[in-house]
Amino acid sequence: MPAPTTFIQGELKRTIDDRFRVSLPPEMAQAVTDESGSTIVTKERFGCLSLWSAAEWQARQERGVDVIRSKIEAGAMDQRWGEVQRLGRLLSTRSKTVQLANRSRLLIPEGFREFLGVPAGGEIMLIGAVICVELWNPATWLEALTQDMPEFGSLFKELVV
Amino acid sequence: MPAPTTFIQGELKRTIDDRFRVSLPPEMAQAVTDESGSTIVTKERFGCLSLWSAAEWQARQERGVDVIRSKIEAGAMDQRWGEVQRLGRLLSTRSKTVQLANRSRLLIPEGFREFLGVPAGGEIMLIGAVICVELWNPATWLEALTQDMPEFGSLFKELVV
DNA sequence: TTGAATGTGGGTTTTGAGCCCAATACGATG
DNA sequence: CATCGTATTGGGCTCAAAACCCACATTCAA
Repeated sequence: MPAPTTFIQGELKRTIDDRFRVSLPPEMAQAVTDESGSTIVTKERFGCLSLWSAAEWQARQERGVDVIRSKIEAGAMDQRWGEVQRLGRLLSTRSKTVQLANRSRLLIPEGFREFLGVPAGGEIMLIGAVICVELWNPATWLEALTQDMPEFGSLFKELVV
Repeated sequence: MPAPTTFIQGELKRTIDDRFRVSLPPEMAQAVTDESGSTIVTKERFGCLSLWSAAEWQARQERGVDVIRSKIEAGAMDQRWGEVQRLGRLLSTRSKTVQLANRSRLLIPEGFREFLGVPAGGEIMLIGAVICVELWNPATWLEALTQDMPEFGSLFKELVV
């Protein structure tokens, strides 16, 4: 997998327009778009979506998917179709490939809107999470913050040291 | 068995028309149709039907049947004729061969409609589950998701490793 | 044979995504 | 302080696809 090209950072508020479009600041847009112009949207947890450069994401995920594909071809899955089916189902809901209009505006796809839980015209938080960009429902963001913030110190130490 | 030609993916909402027809997006339709134009519909669990390329389905099923046949021949089933018979019954009610109109429109067969539990004019979720396409009653889908999603990580690991 | 119910094949309408452009806000710079 | 460039937002237009609707064919039963 190619190492992330940039360290995505920043926190800002944006509004979703009536057509469920969000404009991303140029740095973020650029960071989550690959050469072919594709971006991956994934459901993270209720109230939070994340954006990834398609190339990077696929590198990560396709490695796994390729393994499964070759196992299927080799017949190694014959006893486990049910599980393959179940995993496939989850893969399908979890992520979707999109293109940003004008290389900067995201249309939140059907199915991800309810998950984010922000109505048309509502506000969201845009968070740079180093390796991806996250879209948060402001209420969920606040919760997560108050809950995670106390751990910041120890987490920082843990990852740095 | 022929390996699946494509990795069926995607999640979308569709409505059933007043005659219990659903139009499938081209990729999905193509993926569940074999050269002779046949598709298999199966009852998966209440609130869920699935679609398979007929050729693949039959290949898979025959393999299972072969196992049973050889067990029968070996005398391993002598005490279990009742069960074999019951299995046979289930196999025949469980699935049905259909043709998609215009290579894309599915008529949900009589007997499968109640099983899906969506009325004419209602909505369904179409899910790509890698090796098949599933039709879900939206309510059931939501339940299944909230239940299965947490297992995603471990399931993924299990199948990939 | 006829009529109702069901399947089938178009047509039309409507919705929404993609694309583009205009108006505004904002910031930087001379 | 004026001006220019860039970012953001809103809206209009177009096209494709989904939903809806109707007309015809087929089947089955009375």
